[in-house]
Amino acid sequence: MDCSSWINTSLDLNINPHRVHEEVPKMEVESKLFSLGMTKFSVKEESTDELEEELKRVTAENKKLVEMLSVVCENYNTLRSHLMEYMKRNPEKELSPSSKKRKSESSNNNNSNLMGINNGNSESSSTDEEESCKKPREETIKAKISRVYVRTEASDTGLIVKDGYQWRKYGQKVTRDNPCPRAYFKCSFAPSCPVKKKVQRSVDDQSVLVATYEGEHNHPQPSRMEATSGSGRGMSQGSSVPCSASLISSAPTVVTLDLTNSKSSKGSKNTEPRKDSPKVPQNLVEQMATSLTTDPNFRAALVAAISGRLMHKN
DNA sequence: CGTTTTTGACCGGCGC
DNA sequence: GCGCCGGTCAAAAACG
Repeated sequence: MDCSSWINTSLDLNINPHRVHEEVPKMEVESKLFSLGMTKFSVKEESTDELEEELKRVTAENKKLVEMLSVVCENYNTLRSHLMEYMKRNPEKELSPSSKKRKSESSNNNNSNLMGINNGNSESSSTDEEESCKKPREETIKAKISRVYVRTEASDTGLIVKDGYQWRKYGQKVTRDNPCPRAYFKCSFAPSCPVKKKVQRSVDDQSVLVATYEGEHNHPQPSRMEATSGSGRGMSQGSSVPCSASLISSAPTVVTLDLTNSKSSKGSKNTEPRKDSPKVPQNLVEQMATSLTTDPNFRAALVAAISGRLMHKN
């Protein structure tokens, strides 16, 4: 109940390095605030000036962040309109005839598929813009299909994709077009949750796992901490305090298909997520930020994390 | 001992 | 109609 406890609502979001202005690294501010809070009773009035100063700086920073956010949103809208234009010009790509399931699937594999791209985010941002930007067609109606590429350690031979949910493996099969076995998972909340996923190593790059999701979860993520695609077998849901760190801990390894890259780089091979990207392209960063900030699930998780923090401290 | 994973069998859709 | 193929089932094995 002491006021030192509720100040720090940090989500460990690693808001980060070469960011806006180096004058006030966020963590520094936080730690200052925190320590000020801790030493509150001993420091007294002389600290209020400092506090006000910090407050001003934080406010200014906040303002700048808001501006950045709006810029990012604008960029996103621009990109989206470009994409819509592109999809209009190439309608047959995404409207693959529903009769040829197998053909279309195998071709999707080689060709960073538009549907997969679109739905790649659907796992996390399934709501608002989908209705507007994608017209529901026959094959997408029955179950949302999204594809996610995940880079793994070269030594890692398992078919485990960490995505925050618990999965139960119900089958494995070697398919014709890929010597690596394909694993079939059901959400561990089945049958109440109809989601399934298939995980298979990429033919081209065996260190890349291709996870194909079918359907949407009708429940929140049980626990991000131990969601290791079936290996985390605890009945841990409900007990966990939302773990904000995992929001980023899983992020770097999961690579959803990138709309802009696949579209804009015309001559180059844009079919696979590339492993070695020593520096992350700026637009990719912005895109990721945008998808996070516009993602209702992320917001919900954020709210839960914050309230979890507050509850925990109290 | 209960739960999860493994794996061969089975089923249904599709192409020929 | 037949064979191929992907997906699912379910008994057995493995695991904690």
